[in-house]
Amino acid sequence: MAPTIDDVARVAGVSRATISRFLNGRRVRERLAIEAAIAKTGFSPNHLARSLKSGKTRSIGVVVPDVANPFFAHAVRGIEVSLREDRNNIFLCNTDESAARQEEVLDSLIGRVDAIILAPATESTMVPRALEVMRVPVVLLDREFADHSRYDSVLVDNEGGAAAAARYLAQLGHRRIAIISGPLTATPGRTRHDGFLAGAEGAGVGIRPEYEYIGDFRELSGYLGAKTLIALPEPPTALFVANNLMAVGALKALREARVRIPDDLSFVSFDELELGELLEPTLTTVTRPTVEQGALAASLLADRLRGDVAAPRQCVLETSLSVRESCSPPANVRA
Amino acid sequence: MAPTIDDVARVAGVSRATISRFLNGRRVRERLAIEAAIAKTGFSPNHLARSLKSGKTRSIGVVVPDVANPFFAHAVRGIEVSLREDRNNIFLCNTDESAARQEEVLDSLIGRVDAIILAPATESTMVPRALEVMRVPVVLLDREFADHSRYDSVLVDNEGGAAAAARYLAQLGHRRIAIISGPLTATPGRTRHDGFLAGAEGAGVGIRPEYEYIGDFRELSGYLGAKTLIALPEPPTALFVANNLMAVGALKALREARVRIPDDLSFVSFDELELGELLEPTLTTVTRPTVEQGALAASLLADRLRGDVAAPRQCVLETSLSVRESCSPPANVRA
DNA sequence: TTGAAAGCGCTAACAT
DNA sequence: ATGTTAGCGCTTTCAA
Repeated sequence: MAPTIDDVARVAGVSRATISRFLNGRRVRERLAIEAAIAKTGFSPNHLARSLKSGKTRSIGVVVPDVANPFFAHAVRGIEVSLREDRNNIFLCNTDESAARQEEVLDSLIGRVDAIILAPATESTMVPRALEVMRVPVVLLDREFADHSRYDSVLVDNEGGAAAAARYLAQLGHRRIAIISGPLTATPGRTRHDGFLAGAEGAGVGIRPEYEYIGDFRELSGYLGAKTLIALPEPPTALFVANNLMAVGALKALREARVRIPDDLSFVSFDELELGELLEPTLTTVTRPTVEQGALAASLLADRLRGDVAAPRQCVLETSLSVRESCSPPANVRA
Repeated sequence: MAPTIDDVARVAGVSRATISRFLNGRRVRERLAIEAAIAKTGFSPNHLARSLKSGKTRSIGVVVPDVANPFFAHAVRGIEVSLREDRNNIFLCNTDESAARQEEVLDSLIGRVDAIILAPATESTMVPRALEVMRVPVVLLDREFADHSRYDSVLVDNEGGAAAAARYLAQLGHRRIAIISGPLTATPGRTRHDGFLAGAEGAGVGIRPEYEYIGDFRELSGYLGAKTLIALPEPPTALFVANNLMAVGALKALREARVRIPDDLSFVSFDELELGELLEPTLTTVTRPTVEQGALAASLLADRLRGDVAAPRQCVLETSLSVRESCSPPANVRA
């Protein structure tokens, strides 16, 4: 159907091997004839056959929970820029924060990629079977498996960032501090939760159990969490939301309930919102280098692809608290 | 290296063909032995070899200018949901609004996918070579080629939506109306531009040339466009921005310049902003069914995959003007 | 139902 | 520099 290397060989009057050499950039005598034959036949090499033979696909898989999340969008951008130099192409796959979906996606990547950058949906001990089967380099992005010794990873200091947020709220005088956490089964969910509680504790403020709401990093759960928390008999005076998407949901709930920020409730969240600077008030957030985090993951991967066989490396990037307008002392302290 | 079908055959004590049949769901006698052999060897079929032989990849390529754009993020979600039923997996690729990048991406997809959903970076007459070479079904999403007769496409009524926005502004009394347009070389850029001008014209308002700014659908160009327009000796009293990302940029510029919306400037844009309802004022926008647009593209593709060979279909979905708070009569009319 | 054998399109020895 | 040949891992006739 589609022209093959043999068709080109026939037209050019040389052997198949010569065409192959030409295609792979080696010097050949009949270059012009071959170029003409390729143009005439409309030939284009079959990637599948090429990969099957060579064992290299020149592709890498990037598997994330949600490409539309600004953090992952930025990280993917960092990966692309960093990987483009090597003429590797990228297959981007969504898992929707679902371990089952992730399993399917990884299975579909078996044999089709030379390496994987993965932000696991959950921190389960069970490393996905596909990852074992593939035997390709893997770099974990932003999240790990419970057994975190096997692969390279690029994380951020979630504990530190969340703790800084907690201390900041405590220092403003808040005592009734709430948290909308991500799933404790995923690295950022667990570590931000633990870091926040530890930070509050260290500042002499305990987080009451009823002030902890566990979401799933998606917008709706932030909405529900905020609704729940502000409906409490004694509502919190400050709220920390563990990621950007849940922060959006929470903000919508607060808006609906006419809760004023920061007058009625101080608000801090982890990760920037895309439109954060356009909101009133501007949001105090824990931030981190997003594009760089992706680029670093790509660069670790590039090392592996070059055959680096050192022990797995774990990189942890700094986070920082960007203080803006969404926090103030609680009403009783202001009064 | 990795176990192959022959390894399984040896362990199970049957022929390679029997294993293949088993894998493809046919009845075989030694089923249990084969299952045991597969488990023991850790075998997983090689997709490459399978596809090379069968000519089917069970994958489809989705190529968009920017996965992080909320519109495309939604559309991709619609595609995924719609395609998941058929156990097709999706390779998502970014072109960064660049025709050159698009060419690379499409090349990399040759032979690796059974079909393509593409939102072309530009409306060029030159259909990318890779698309010809592949000979797979193609559905165009939201954008066409200049020669728009060849492929199925799912568009929206950009002219109508933009015209409605123009009429609305004119009816409010605006006479100095500006537009930040997308690239006129891409379908939505051109059609929204033309529709807006036609709509204004129809309402008896001409758009002065200096009130037209051509951007590239990305945030920075919206920022620059707004900066430029408000610096005019006689600045506009109303602004239409042709997509969501440029609207973000424009809003940032207006915020910086302390231009109040709608008091100093009425603001309408095309496509929702993810956080639109959290902004003050809420934004009047031209909207359309985003997830549905993706789902429809996927469904046209599914028809083709099933062997439907009818003439190319062009679907055009409705747009509508969601009037919210960002527009008011101009100051001179209010006074 | 099963096995033997051919071959998908390409690359990479090996020999010339 | 070029041609010959084997074979990557699988599916699919064709006979048995």
